[in-house]
Amino acid sequence: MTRMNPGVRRQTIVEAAQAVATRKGLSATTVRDVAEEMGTSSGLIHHYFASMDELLAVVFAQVAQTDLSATRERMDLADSPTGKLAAYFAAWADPDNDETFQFWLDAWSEAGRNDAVRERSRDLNIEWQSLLSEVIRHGIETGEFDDVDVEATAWRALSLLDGLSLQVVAHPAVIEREKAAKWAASGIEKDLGLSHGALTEAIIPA
Amino acid sequence: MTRMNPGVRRQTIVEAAQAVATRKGLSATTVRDVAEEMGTSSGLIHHYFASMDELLAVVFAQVAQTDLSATRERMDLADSPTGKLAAYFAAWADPDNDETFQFWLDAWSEAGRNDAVRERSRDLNIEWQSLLSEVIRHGIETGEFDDVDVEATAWRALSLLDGLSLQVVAHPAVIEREKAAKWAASGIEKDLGLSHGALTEAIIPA
DNA sequence: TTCACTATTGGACGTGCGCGCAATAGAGTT
DNA sequence: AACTCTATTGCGCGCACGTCCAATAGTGAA
Repeated sequence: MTRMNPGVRRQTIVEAAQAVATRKGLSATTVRDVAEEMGTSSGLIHHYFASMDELLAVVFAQVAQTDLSATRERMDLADSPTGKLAAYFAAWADPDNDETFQFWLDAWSEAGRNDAVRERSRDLNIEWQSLLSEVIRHGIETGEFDDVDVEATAWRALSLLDGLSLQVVAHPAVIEREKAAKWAASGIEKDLGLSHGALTEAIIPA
Repeated sequence: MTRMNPGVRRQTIVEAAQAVATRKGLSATTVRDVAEEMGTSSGLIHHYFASMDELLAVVFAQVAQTDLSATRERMDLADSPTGKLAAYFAAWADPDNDETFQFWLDAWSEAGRNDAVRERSRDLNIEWQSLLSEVIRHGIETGEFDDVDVEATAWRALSLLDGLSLQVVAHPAVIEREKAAKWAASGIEKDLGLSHGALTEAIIPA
């Protein structure tokens, strides 16, 4: 196959692995799968990654980090806490996230047995919760939100969204996507003392 | 090894497989693992189960069904909707459930790629949600709960509990168990218009 | 054009997997 | 005590896995 410079090839491998893992699951992704996806030999992969575990860890980290960064950027476009929260919510509700969420399901399952995955998953979850905590704290300061328990409310919102995504992604057609979004919005609005629709009307274009 | 009658041996195999799967995860459980756990030869397993997939499906079904039945029984001990909901909540909060919940994490991860697992997981999730729907509907009739959207509130409660369990089980020490329980109770009480503490004070002994 | 460097190849190696099967042994019946 | 039935054994088969390594081939510098 065409010879590439190391940086490009490394990223090519990660992307090929991501594509395979999206189809088959992280733990079921093999060296030979990734090589075939790239159209190269399998030996090449170990020229860039010491082990398959290392490659899969990089794939998960990159997928999750990309998602988190994208959400941060959408939130930055809004000024008010309500607007930022609506941006967070809109990013969550985006159907494009289903593939990413499958990675989360895989990670949570693996976390019980794989130390590296557990730490990465845990740290990223905490970052997501912090994102919510900050905006909630800010909203309380401006008076847009009720004076709620910040930590509790942030974990509740994150857990509610995770739990609903789980149903939508793992069991398609059990809950229609629009209903899940509506129910999530109502719950979070109520928890923060926002008026009905506050979270879905203050939409920031993607 | 000692010769057993078929019914007993079959159940022995399922229990051994469950023990292994609890340690290593459903998808990482092998024929040889289960045989070693029982102290028998590996060939024996295929005398009772046509394939390893079939055995693992039975294990998951049994674990999940046992959990659901136990919760139903605890709820039946209470009379009022609030009492039943408190029983449901207490069953959820029981630390013994952590092992079972790991099976759920495995199942949700597998559901995306394995049709049999997805269907079983989906059906059981719907049963859990129905359990909540019934008690909420009943509570609205008696006037104990606000006149909420039953379907929405039941899915929100289930998702909130799943999302919080996920953090407790997959990332130990990120959320203390007691806090998760407190936050879950507050959220559900608020959603149903119950007074603070209604869900945790009406405790039915296990 | 030559040369050094290294990206890439392709297959070998050992391991562990699900599964199948002929041989063995224990329990119940006659 | 002889016999039948089948629970149980223990190993072999083919396959897929991660890893490794000597051989090959492109590319940029001299």
